[in-house]
Amino acid sequence: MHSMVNDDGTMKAESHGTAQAERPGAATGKVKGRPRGRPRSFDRETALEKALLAFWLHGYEATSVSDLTRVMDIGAPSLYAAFGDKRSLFEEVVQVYGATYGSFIDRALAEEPTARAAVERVLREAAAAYTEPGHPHGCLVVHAAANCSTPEVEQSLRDRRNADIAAFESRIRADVAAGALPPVTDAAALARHTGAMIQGMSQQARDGASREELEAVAEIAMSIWPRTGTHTG
Amino acid sequence: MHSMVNDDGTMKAESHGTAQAERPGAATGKVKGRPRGRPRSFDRETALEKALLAFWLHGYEATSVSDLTRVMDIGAPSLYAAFGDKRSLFEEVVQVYGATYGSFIDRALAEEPTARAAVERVLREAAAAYTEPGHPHGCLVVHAAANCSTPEVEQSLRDRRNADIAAFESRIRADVAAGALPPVTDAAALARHTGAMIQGMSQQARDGASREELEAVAEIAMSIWPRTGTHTG
DNA sequence: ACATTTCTCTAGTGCCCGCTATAAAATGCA
DNA sequence: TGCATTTTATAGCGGGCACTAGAGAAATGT
Repeated sequence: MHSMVNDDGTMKAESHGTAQAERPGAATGKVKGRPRGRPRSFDRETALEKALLAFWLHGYEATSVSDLTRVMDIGAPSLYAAFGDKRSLFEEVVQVYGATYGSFIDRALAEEPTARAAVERVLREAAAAYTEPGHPHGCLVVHAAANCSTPEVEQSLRDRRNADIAAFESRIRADVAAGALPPVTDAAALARHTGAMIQGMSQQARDGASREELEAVAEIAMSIWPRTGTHTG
Repeated sequence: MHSMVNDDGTMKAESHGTAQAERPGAATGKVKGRPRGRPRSFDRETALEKALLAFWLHGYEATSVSDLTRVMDIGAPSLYAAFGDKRSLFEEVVQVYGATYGSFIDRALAEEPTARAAVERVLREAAAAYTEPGHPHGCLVVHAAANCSTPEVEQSLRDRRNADIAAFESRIRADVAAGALPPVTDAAALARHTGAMIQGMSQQARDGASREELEAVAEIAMSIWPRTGTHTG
């Protein structure tokens, strides 16, 4: 019972492709032609984006499968065939979110020359991203699994939040080592302060704060950093 | 149907006393002796505190009535008779929370001589309160109605959060008017920054930050304020 | 043509949700 | 001892939840 191997010894397909490599006949060697059976009647990426917006707006728990099938405009069996269960769909949504709406953090850390510049850019871009029209306000990773009765889901987003703070900390440590920040700098506390600012700004965005208001908050928050270079007071 | 008046013309009791004045025979003039019928078999305040802890830990939506009756150790009909419905119980819980665990904000604003001292005390006490053993971490008002599918409940806590920020702002404005802060001070932004810090620290507490870590964050956050008095930096 | 594969549609499954009807139990008052 | 009043425990209401069985529909292969 319940095996992954069929009666004839072949493997079961596990069709719902986990995000990328949407079934180009990988194992068989075939690459070109259409799959085999009846083609899907909806665009998977489009449906995924609709699911993303629903989860972003209402959170994991409060978004029912019935809500999802309505906004994705597909039937429940199609959803389960294409994405697995609700939790798998959410995990895929989080992955897509991190690679698109949430990518500004990694990008700033990678591209800016100093930790301070990276954090300044992160806070400024957060103010814009969290209040952008056309999608829900705030950060999905911060809010979508709050008060979740599935502990694994809540923990998975918690891990993402703490990973961002760890990334801030290591970036700050690098600057301290390079002499761009004073040796007495408390990198962990500075990183956690940055994380708290981002999460607080996200909550503020959900509570109605405008982009300009969040930018003012970000500017105030940046005044904790040691002064370097020019400045207009 | 569904009237507040019984067949004999008398009024229905609507017994579940809304928080205070637990039925001392108000209308009849009687004050001393026991009510009339079968006495309640549980302590209302104790049960309310248990409900508070459950809502604090899991949030409004994820705490089911079945959860509540279990932790309060009463049957569902007793819960409904004593507290109304789930939403009324939650509102009463929020009120109790604000008068106890959450009262440190109002107290600091009322007792400290300056806005800066008040905010400093608020942040320091938040670091302690949000990580205190014996109850869930973080702030109930910040988290318990996140992703709530009952908009009124979500809005009611949002209003409380924004009211706190408004209180910060007016306290800061008072200091500006009194000359304790520079005239160019952006009171709204400073207040919102404080709100974001509190909410961010609350999220950090939920994500596992310790009291010491939050105190370090609070200390960093306080460095945005114009320097007054002595300082060892 | 015909079997094979895969997706879609209908219509559910069992479970838990918030909530309540009912009657028994426990009190005060006559 | 009744009788009125209130709370209790039992048991269940309709409804929404995540999820799926089964049959038909639409593409492929040979």
